[in-house]
Amino acid sequence: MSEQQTESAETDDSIGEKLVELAKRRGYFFQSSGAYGGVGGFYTFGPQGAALKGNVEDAWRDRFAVAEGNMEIDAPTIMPEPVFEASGHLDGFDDMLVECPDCGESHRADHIVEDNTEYEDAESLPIPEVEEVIAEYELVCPNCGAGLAGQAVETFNLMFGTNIGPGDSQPGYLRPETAQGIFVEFPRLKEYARNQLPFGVTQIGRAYRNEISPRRSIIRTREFTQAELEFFIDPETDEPDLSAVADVEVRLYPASEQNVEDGEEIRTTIGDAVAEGVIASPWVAYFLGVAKRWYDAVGVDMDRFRFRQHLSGERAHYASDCWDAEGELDGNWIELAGFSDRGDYDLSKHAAHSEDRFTVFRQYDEPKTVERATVDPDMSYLGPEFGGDAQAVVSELETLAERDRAAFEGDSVTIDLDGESHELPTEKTGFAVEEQTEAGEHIIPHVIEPSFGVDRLVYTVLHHAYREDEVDGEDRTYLELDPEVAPTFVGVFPLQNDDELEATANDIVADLRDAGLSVTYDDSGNIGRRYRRQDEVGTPFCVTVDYETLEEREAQRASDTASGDAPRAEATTVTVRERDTTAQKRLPVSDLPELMADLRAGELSFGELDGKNES
RNA sequence: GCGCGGAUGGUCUAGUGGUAGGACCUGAGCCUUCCAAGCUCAUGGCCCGGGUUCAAAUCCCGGUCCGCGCACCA
Repeated sequence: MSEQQTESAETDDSIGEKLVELAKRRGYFFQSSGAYGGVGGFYTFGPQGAALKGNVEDAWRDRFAVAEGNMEIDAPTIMPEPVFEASGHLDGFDDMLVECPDCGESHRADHIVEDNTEYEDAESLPIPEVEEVIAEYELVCPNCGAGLAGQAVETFNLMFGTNIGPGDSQPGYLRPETAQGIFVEFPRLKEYARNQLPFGVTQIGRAYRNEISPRRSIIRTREFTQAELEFFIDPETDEPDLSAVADVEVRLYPASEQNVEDGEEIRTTIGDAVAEGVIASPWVAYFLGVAKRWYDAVGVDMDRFRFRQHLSGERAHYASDCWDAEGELDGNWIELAGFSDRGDYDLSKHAAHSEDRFTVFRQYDEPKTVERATVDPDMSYLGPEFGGDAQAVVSELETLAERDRAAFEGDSVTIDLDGESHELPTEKTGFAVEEQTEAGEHIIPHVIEPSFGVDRLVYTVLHHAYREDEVDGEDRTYLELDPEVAPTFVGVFPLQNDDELEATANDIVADLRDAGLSVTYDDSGNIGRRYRRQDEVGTPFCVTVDYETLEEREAQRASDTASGDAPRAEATTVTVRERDTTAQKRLPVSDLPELMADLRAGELSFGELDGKNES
């Protein structure tokens, strides 16, 4: 996670400040446990925020799981220690820091020791010993030269630890990324994919990092939601369908440009970027293209969006290449997602540390015939002859057969066992050279990982949607949220306090809710106040029932009665107001559920509505 | 974890060693035929813990939290 400073942040009341205030007041998000003084780095999403976040997650699921044909899982947030020994998180989680008493700078104690003594793996030393070494060698602060002897060496645990079950016999950790929950289950997941590469597994869930200093409200917290896709490929044969995203235009900020002065972002297309080698991995490029379109659809401002390649020193321990999606907020670029080529790092690690197989069988186009030297030792001979060493002799024979067939040409074979030579008759080894057919081989898939930060995205969507304008000489604040993600979709109001208006409005509320829409009803104060209230939470549309609605209904009933038909109420209309323009149209009540559902799905825009203009 | 600056109703804020006022919001009522109008009433607050003092929201110390910088960021 990195936040880069670009131009100086806007000074007077940044949007961020105003947004945090609005978020608190209107129920988007606020600090948790406020009644107990609050706790750093934890936020609660309020009613609007939870709905918005849920909509964003649904949109992500639609795009990255459903539309891509990937499978979604939901793994535990706590996993036992060996998982993180394998993943490499445990090694790096225990940073030893020592602080200079003079200049206050913090340094990695293990690095200072390694740089200035003959110790090579200071990280594995216990803390008291590191402190002793610092005193013994009179090590000094690399920054100002002050002596560090006597300074306490402290550790930072970036993973939250806990104990599974009673006692402390089984330590566990809250996952620092959702990814491990997928990797650990790979042996079973590959079965569900019928052992066919490529396939992808997604997960939306919480991850935890005990950050030293959480910052900037919801941007950097200790508990956050990730939406991750682990896409497993055969690195030699699988290729993405780049044609689907070749024409997607992107702003790229490659490492090569970041490393030079006056380096510039490149505006190009995914197709060209791959062709010109700017993006090395076609798979990463594919997901960058998909992601760009998706970010645009959920409301990230594409003028404040780019992809930035990680510098080599910036990459995680597992990644061979990584691009971040970044959004600009008040002049700062913040990371919204990372797209890593993790290679076979994770699956290899879990294969080495666990009992399970993390490979997939790759069938050859045609079976290969290979000549293979094998042994089939006569154990009734080896047993009595070598006793407990018999098994070691067998494995020694096996490797020898593969390595050096000539060794079996004579009447006896010589093997090496713990530095001692032993001779045994060739006939007892069962040596043979056979032709075998191989249908394929077991390979460790490579992993392409698009990893999205959901909370940061929610914040960015809100930030980019923040608008201030003037309506009839009055200031107005509104959130120009995309209808697809807006937490409340439509507000329904009676124009005034009037029993009939209210009853009709309530009927409309019920109809719209039946259509699956998120509806709010409001009859307080005057109509303008209610519009502004909905503007501020970003509700795209408001429906107002007025006296014309009631008159139309009376007229309709009268004509129905006169013509002998059963009374109907279908010809009545209401005004529908659009948030962004405050424009109004009169639309038939009976059409509302369908029209509103289409507006929400993005299949229709307000401008296309065929209604009588009111404003 | 360090440094600097902060913390007063839901939100934004004024304020003094004698326990607090405003604006907006919210609720009730009146009024109101489409964009934060007006009138009446009401709810609601000094971050936490110590200390100094007759008296602390105010001064001091510690803590928590927030913002910024440093460091960290799998």
